[in-house]
Amino acid sequence: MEQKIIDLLKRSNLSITDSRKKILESFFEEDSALAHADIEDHVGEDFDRVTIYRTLQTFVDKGIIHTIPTPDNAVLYALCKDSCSAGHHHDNHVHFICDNCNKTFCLEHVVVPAVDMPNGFAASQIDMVVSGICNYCNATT
Amino acid sequence: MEQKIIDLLKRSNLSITDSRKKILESFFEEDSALAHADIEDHVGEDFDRVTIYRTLQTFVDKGIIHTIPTPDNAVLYALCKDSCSAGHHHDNHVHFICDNCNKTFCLEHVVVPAVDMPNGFAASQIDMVVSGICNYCNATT
DNA sequence: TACACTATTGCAACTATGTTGCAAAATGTT
DNA sequence: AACATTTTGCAACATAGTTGCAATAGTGTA
Repeated sequence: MEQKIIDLLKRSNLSITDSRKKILESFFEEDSALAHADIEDHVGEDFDRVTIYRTLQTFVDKGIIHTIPTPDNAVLYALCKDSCSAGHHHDNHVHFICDNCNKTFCLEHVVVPAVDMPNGFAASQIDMVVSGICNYCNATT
Repeated sequence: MEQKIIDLLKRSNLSITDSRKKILESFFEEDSALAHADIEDHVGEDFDRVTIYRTLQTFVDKGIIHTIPTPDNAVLYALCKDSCSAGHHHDNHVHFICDNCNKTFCLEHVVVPAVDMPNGFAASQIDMVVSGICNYCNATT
């Protein structure tokens, strides 16, 4: 884990710092998307709010994580898969928010379907957020 | 216009107040979606920030307007069409954000396409936000 | 139209969220 | 180890949104 994180940081041309390691750790430990507050909870008192903001921004810039738009306008972050790199962001999968456990997941294998745009409109990016009940909640209730 | 607004308020079982009339007016005058700040600009100093927040919330509850999730997590509001009513919200159309003029539109006639969900996931609501260049900007540039 | 009842508004204070500048500390490089 | 460069923490600020409560305005009834 430690080594995986260090490698990822090196690959992204980022220096290895405690906060970056700890924050990345949060993402590897949770497979759902995280809000800024979740990360603050995870890293505890160890780092300043500002550091977390800046670190997340850095990760987004480097293509390590991506943001997820949610219907209630909370900012969520999730790990990008290998196909993402700085500048080139392949984020064409569907995001899923569970109404029961409130977790948000990247459905990596569900590609956003095409839509017919009206005349004159040119689409460059499509975000699709589905809400409902996730597989874990469906299995346990 | 005045009468149309009054009728709409009556139909929604809301009392007719100056702020509600003025705020609804903003929506009828702009055919794109509005942010809280846009509305504050439009109604000027006439009403308190808090009143605007509460009025928008009331309108959402009554199905007069709906919120639009945006990738940059700003809250936008737009008029609902007639098919929406309190509780029963038919908001299955695609939203479009223009990267050029930054306006957001409801593409009333573009229905959100179906997606195949992975096993175990049950979808109840789908939000689709497309960004690109709108018909007006494409025509003038 | 005047009255009473209810709903709405404005104010003040508060919480949460996010940003900026700058000095101190940690990192990477030689 | 020593230096140049990044990163961090602090303080202060900016914006967004919420809550309680008293004052005001709107609505139905006589």
